[in-house]
Amino acid sequence: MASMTTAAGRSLSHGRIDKRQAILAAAFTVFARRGYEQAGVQEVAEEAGVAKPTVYNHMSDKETLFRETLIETAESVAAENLAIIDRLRQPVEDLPAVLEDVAYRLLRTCCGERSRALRWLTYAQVARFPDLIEAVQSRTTSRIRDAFADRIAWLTMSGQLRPCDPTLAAEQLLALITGPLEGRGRLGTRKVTTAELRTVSDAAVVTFLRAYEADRA
Amino acid sequence: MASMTTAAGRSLSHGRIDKRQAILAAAFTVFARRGYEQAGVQEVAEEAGVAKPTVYNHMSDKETLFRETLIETAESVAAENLAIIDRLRQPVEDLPAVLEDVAYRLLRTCCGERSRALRWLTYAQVARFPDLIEAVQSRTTSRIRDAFADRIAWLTMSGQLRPCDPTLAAEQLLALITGPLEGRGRLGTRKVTTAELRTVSDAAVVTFLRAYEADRA
Amino acid sequence: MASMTTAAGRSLSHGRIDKRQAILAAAFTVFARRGYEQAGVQEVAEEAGVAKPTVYNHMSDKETLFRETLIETAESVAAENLAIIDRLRQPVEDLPAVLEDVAYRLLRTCCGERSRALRWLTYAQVARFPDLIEAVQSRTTSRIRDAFADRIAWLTMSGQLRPCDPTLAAEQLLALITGPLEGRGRLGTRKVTTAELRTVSDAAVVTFLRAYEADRA
Amino acid sequence: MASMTTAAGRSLSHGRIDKRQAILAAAFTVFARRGYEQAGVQEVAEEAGVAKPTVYNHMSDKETLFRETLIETAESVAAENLAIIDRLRQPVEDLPAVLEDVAYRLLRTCCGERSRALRWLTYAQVARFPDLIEAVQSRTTSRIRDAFADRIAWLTMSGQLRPCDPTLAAEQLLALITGPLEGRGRLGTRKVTTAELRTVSDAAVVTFLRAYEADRA
DNA sequence: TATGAATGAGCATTCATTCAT
DNA sequence: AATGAATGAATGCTCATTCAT
Repeated sequence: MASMTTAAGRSLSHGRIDKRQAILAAAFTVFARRGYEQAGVQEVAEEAGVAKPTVYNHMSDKETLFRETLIETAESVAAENLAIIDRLRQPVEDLPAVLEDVAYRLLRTCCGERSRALRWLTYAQVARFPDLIEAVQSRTTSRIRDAFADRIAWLTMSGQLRPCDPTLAAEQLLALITGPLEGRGRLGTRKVTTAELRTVSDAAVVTFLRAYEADRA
Repeated sequence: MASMTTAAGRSLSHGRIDKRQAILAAAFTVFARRGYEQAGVQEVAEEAGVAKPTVYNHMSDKETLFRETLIETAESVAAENLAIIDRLRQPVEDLPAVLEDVAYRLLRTCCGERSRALRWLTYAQVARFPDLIEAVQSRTTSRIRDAFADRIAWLTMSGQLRPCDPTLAAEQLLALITGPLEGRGRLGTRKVTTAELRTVSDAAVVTFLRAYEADRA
Repeated sequence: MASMTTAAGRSLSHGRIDKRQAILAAAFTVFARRGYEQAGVQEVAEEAGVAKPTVYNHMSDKETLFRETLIETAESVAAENLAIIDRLRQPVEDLPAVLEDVAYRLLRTCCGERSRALRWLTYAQVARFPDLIEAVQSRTTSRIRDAFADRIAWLTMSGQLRPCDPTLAAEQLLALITGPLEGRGRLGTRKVTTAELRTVSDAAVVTFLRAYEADRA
Repeated sequence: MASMTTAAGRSLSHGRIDKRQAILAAAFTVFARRGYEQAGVQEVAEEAGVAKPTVYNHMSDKETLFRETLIETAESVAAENLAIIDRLRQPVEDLPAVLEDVAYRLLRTCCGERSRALRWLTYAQVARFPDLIEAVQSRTTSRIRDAFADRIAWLTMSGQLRPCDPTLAAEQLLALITGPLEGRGRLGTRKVTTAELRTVSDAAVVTFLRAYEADRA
């Protein structure tokens, strides 16, 4: 046990895990670079600094490698997004301001490398692995939507938002935030400026609040 | 359905074109079934009822075949959508009702086979053919958004909508219409009921109008 | 008959022959450029300014096309060479001088485009068309060797050369003339200067005469 | 024949090399049988008793496979020829007899399977791989010629041959030896008898010596 | 007769996957 | 556990050759 605290000890006792992580990380890099079919197990192995059969020792299949990679990335991306939404758990004074902040940071995350790669890698394999969509979405979009719905429900109960179906409202808010950029960013093909992000996220919040804010009358 | 030529005339003078169309149609079917990489030119040929080299006689490359197929589908899908939006050119009495109708039909089209396949086929090849995104979006999303923006501008001028940035408003309307289904339909992996379509499209219009309708005061 | 004398008449009545010649010429050009396997019937057709099936109308096969082309070229190259050797039919005063002239001109011809192409095209297909070697050599090398042997026999009878086997002598003379350049010219890969040609042909004649000239004693 | 390692040692430490050699040998066999274009990598693999990808693991390309095969064969053929010429390094008593022996054995080697195949395979690809001619000739013809030239220079210095340009003399000797058979053997298409070989090589030496032997006066 | 279009057969090359070490 | 080497299967593409006009 004592030996597990030394650096050497870590790499010895956690060697497998470390190597597994290295392989998953390398896999995501390569898949994101080339796409599923175009990515070679060879290239993944090289990126991870191991030999090809080693990859197979850890992951039985190229398919399994892909699945695990996507799931893991999905978890990590979701965590990032949920952390942002969690801001709404604190008591909210200035709702528009807080929402705009949340929306902006959410949007920025969704446009990040990992999020985008995760999305198109998943979409790209509808035909081959249709269930992956569900596996990934249930870990990301759905969870984020539900988190939002929870916050919206609270805000409704506290009288800051008008009564509504929280899930649908959450879906619409997310759509307002991320939708307009889908077209503008062309999946990362075109650089989107920070100003553009701000414009879109602000507008999303404005529209959302106009539709959902409780009457102040 | 369109029969501008006699049967003989078609097969005589448009024989090439017919075969080209047959190949493009077959290609779309196969690409939609398997994805770009997984689709074999062989299979496309069989689907089109011709021999493999015939495909190469019409399209120099598998890549070219893919591009042409996507472009053509994009045009046709866009036309369908634009026709729906064109409904708004006529004088509008009951704006909510008309919008709901337009939104519903748009949504149904966007969830159709062709639209969905077109979208994911395009997305799936960002890495390989980054320019295809632009080529397809400029023919579809952008055009549809602009058409909507035009209608919105007119509705604003006629006092039915409040002053706004028509393009942004159009983007938001489209997002409200199509966004929520992205998650629910899982890119066609799950069947979406007509009722669900109606719910989503109606909700989209409600939210949009709350945010954008001119004050009736 | 009268119409056959006009230009139009020729191209009308000899149209087939003209076209056949054009095809054969084009074929030789293309074969010489690419080699048998690499040459496409398409390319031959283009070079001849006709459509592919037209080539097949005149020559049943790619193989036939090749054979005819080579045979025809062989005839024409042989004629050129034989004409040079014919110089030795006239009474010879200064044997060394005349031989050197013949040798030089022979060598220059053998290094020409057509000769070289003919040789390597033939050699290159030993495996596929072994009989072509015989067909071509009997029209070229053998005939040239025999012509030389005839002259040598005459020169022997006139006392200018010592008694010998004329055929073997002819073979050796040809070897002395063309052999050394085989290595130097690398089949046309390297340019050979006129001076080099002269050196080699002169040396060939010197050696030949030293070995075969009748003793002047 | 060369057994510098134990059988076990060979298969253990030189396993790769063995397989590489097997592939090269098989490649030469197949190329010699079919020619470059007609030879299939498949067939090479079968001949070598390995799978197709194994061939590609050792040689990146069909082209590379061809080049390496030719180069290796060139080296081996050259070695054979040089060993024969080396006989002339020993003090020579009866020059004609020794030369006739060398000439005969040289001629026999040059008419052998490997030599002939090497030559025509090289020639056959002038158009595609022009540099191969130089690569092969510099390893074979040039080296043999130079070796001969060296011997001739020594024989001149020892007074057995008359002063001359040794390189040109060597070229002529080689031409006299190999030239006449070029026509007779038709590149291996026709079987050449031992007697014919002897006739030609003897005649070559006679002619060469008549032209180059030092005057005994 | 000349041709545009269509086709069947073939081939190099790549890659996920598995042994033997 | 890790790897070098080997393999089976699959696919894009080309080309000689033939119909239908």
